[in-house]
Amino acid sequence: MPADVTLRLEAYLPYRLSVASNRTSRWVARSYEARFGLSIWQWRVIAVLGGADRLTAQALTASTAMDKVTVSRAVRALIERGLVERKKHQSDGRSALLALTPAGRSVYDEVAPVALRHEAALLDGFSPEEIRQLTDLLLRLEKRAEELAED
Amino acid sequence: MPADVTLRLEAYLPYRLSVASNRTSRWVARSYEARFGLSIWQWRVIAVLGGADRLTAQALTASTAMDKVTVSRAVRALIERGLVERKKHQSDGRSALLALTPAGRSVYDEVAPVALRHEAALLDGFSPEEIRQLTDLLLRLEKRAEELAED
DNA sequence: ACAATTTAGTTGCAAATGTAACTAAATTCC
DNA sequence: GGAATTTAGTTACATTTGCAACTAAATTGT
Repeated sequence: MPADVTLRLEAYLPYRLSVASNRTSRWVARSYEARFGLSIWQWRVIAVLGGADRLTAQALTASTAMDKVTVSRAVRALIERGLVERKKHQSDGRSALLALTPAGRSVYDEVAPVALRHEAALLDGFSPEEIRQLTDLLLRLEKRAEELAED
Repeated sequence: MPADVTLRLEAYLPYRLSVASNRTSRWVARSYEARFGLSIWQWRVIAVLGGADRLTAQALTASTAMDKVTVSRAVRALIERGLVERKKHQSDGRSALLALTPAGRSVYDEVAPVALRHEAALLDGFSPEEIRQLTDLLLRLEKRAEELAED
């Protein structure tokens, strides 16, 4: 059976998705690394903590789509740099509450606009409707992939 | 400046893209690994070689969006498994021509339909028009990210 | 024609990653 | 109320990755 007639890598969706994602995250990652010395994961943690008050690591893993080991490592590095602080959680001795320190907050205030400019630069040339569609399609795809992975 | 008002990670496009891509490629990768013992990169090389006659590693890097080190490693593993063969390139002593062996061809014939089923499963629930849009939007995004990375 | 540069591909090494095993606290369920 | 299980988070280890340095062949420029 001539499978090569129907399978073309360049039109294969998981491939396109991977290329698009790798290119954009590499670009974005380099910028965070160069300007702020932050890895993508550290940046994600900061982004979420910046919009919340204090969260457990567990809550961070849920809202960053990172796994708990990755969160743990990112948080440790951020604590070492003095950008995040850890406070005892009084009702649960296993977990601690995490929050930005003032230094962390000021990094956040500096990084967030840069992040938004990145996004704007990337989406320059896309109409609002297209952006809406893209986001929607990606969300549906994520959900689908998650369902499929369960089996 | 209250950056937290405007930056929400869950609506941040590079993040959505990364989550969507990681979920789908993780799912797909596990399947290739489990069924055929192929990494994503090995599979890409096979996919491209399956649709071509014989290519240099250079041509492979161009059409798989992998870098030359990754291609080199994938090709080496495939040669060791007897799925790919390397022939002298008579006009250029630096590079060699790569092609699927019969064994490689038969793996290709087996994997390609699985890959297409994966894609179909993933895209179940998407209309043809949506699929077209998604592919188009991803391609534009890739191109944009590449341009931006150059500076 | 030959020195300098570019291109193809590989190798080595440091850093990042994923997985599994682990500790400790909380919860469940007799 | 106490054993068994689940949950939070960290650590250890093996694998993968990414980058820079390298070899060797081809190309360029003089």
